[in-house]
Amino acid sequence: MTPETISSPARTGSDTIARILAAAEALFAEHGFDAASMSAIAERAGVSKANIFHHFSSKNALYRAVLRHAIREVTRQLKHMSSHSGAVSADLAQFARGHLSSILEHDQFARLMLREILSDMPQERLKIAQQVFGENFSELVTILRRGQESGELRADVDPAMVAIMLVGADVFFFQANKVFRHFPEVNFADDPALYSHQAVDILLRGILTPAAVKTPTRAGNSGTPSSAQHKE
Amino acid sequence: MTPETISSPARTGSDTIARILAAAEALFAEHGFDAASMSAIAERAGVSKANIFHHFSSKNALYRAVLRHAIREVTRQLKHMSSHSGAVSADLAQFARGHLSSILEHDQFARLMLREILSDMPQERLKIAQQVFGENFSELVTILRRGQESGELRADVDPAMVAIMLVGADVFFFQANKVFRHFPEVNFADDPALYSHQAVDILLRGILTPAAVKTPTRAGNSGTPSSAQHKE
DNA sequence: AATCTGACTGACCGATCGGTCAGTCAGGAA
DNA sequence: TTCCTGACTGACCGATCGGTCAGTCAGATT
Repeated sequence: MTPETISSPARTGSDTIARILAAAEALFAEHGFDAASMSAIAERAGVSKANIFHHFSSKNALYRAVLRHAIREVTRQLKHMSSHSGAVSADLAQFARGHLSSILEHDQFARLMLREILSDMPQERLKIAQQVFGENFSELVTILRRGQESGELRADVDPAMVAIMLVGADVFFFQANKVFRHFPEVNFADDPALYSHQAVDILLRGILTPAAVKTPTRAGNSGTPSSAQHKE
Repeated sequence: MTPETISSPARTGSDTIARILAAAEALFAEHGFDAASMSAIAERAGVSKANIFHHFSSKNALYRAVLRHAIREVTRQLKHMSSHSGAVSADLAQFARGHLSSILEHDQFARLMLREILSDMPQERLKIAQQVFGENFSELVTILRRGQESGELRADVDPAMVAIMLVGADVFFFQANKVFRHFPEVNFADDPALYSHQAVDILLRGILTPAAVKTPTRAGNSGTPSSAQHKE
């Protein structure tokens, strides 16, 4: 019994490992790594706690396996929905819709990743987060760069900045929904399609009235001369 | 002058509570509620574990006290920086800058709130989150509504939607910074002032080239089959 | 002086934590 | 049949968890 990297392919008809992974993903996402106990995972998976340690060498190994498994599922689906038509505005809208619905569909995985980010990741997991996040990000930046080259988009905006704002809007919708959904001003809490449509519309056209749009004020702070430097 | 002045000032026990709260806030923010042990908090605060239970009836009570204390500090500072000048675009820029630097300054509290949101809050804490978040949100919506009434802003955009995007951009900058800071496309990771300035600029003017901006197509599909031609 | 009060502590509690171990059991190979 | 392998389990381990308790001590009150 060598307790070292026991992860054999599920040759037998037993779906034990899959059930363990599913239970662990759910509990890790719901309560976090520390608060999710191996006993609770075992009970939810319908196996004994010792059985989990038979398939996974430690709680950390189980957690890593959960991350790996979830990432494989997400990236597999991600390949499906990347098809750039031609008009950048259309691609952008399609990306926003797909990205947000992908987050909402894999809400357990999304919560897992957000919990990761809030903790001090041991660099090994930081790479995982950067990989998952970076795939969406690079694709989005590519779309935006293409729009700039074709002249459809302003050349004086940072594509990375726009990408962050769009991805951030989706992530924020997901994680803060239950906070702002009861605000009287909010009417899009139950309509992610409406949300992403409005987000793209604002990003594309801005919120100023067309007549009031001026030429770019380059890198100048309009008004307040206070430096507003923040320490550390 | 005399070295005993350091250890002696514990006359009134009130200093102890402050040290406990500070240690608890730091550890709760860093590791989460469950992973932060009372022993660790006691050690960091320089008191015995039993002493914490003398001042706080339970771990949950301590956590609630930490939230209450942090909220009081944040809201106290929030009152300082609300001064609407006149131009909506200037107010928006000022708000974005102040909001982001406020998050970065109280990063422990921000992490605490984000952890809260990711868990199933017991409604009592949900109200706290809604209160803290709602104060910024309402102020921002007010600014935007005023801009619409004055005609400076488009009337066909949802002020709540814009507010969510701006707040979400700030929150996302805070929480995802260490993930996207190593992306080659990103150059604003260390410059929150640049970030908020660019965010407001994009929200105000959009990313389309001014020539390509059309009149608002109400509720219609934005999939422009035309354009994409090289113009300038 | 005697008394009281409250901040404070070391030792301790039962429960639960992650993890181990000896062993049971089914099925494939010999 | 016998043997072996690997999935699987109940019982158990030391460590740590949140929380308790008897008691010490300083300072204010009487």
